[in-house]
Amino acid sequence: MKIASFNVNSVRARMPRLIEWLEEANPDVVALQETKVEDGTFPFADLEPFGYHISIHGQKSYNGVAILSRSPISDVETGFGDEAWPTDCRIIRAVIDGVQIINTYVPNGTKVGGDKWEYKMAWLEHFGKFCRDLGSTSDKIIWLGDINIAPKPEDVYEPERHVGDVGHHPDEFARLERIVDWGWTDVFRQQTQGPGHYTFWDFRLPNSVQRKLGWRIDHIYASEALKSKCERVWVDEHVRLREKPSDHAPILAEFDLD
DNA sequence: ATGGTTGAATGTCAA
Repeated sequence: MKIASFNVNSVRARMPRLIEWLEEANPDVVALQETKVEDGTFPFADLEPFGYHISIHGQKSYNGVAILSRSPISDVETGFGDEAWPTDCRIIRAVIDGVQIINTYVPNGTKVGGDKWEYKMAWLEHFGKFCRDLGSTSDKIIWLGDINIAPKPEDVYEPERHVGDVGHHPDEFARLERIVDWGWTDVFRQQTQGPGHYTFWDFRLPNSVQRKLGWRIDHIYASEALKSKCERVWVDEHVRLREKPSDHAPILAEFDLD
């Protein structure tokens, strides 16, 4: 299974980039974030020629997640499955080829200490509980998406300047660690060490990709059952260099499911 | 410390 995560920053605005990348990468499963479109106006017709099954959980203007899959999708669930978290569209999960896929768009946080920051902290705590309720890490489960946290100094440019900022804050590190403790393995870091491997580059910094001014905030995690089945993980960085790109590039992993 | 850009909207917020 070739599986990818791509924050498209509007699926409608990004459709030319998404289509050309689907054609060249030919992934079996794609987790999209920031689709920014309500379910009734999702551009199914543009993707129809590529033969993907599609499950969506979207809203107007902000957020929105989707799963594209070559194989049939079953057991789709959206949100936390909790009445206390009814509004924003940040989680969709489904079963594909016997693997549970959890696609998340973690809140950005905006500004340390503000309301949206507190929401991010609460969301991460709630997602930790969500993971602990999943069942056994010996089940085949993949969690992927825009995590909005660069967890280690090597995951962000000039880390000494960014420590304590949104995306690289100790309160985020602690909450992500509590999530990962369930039994997740960051499959990119299982294979590749060192700085300079990013998935996001801010639009406001000119030539940020060439200058390596990025953040590794899009992650793919595997349960114990799948961590040894991951053969390769990489970032399609060139997608961020194209015309009218998203500010994120796709991250991909290849799993041998036998 | 601040601003820089993009996408949704067509004000201005979110990122």
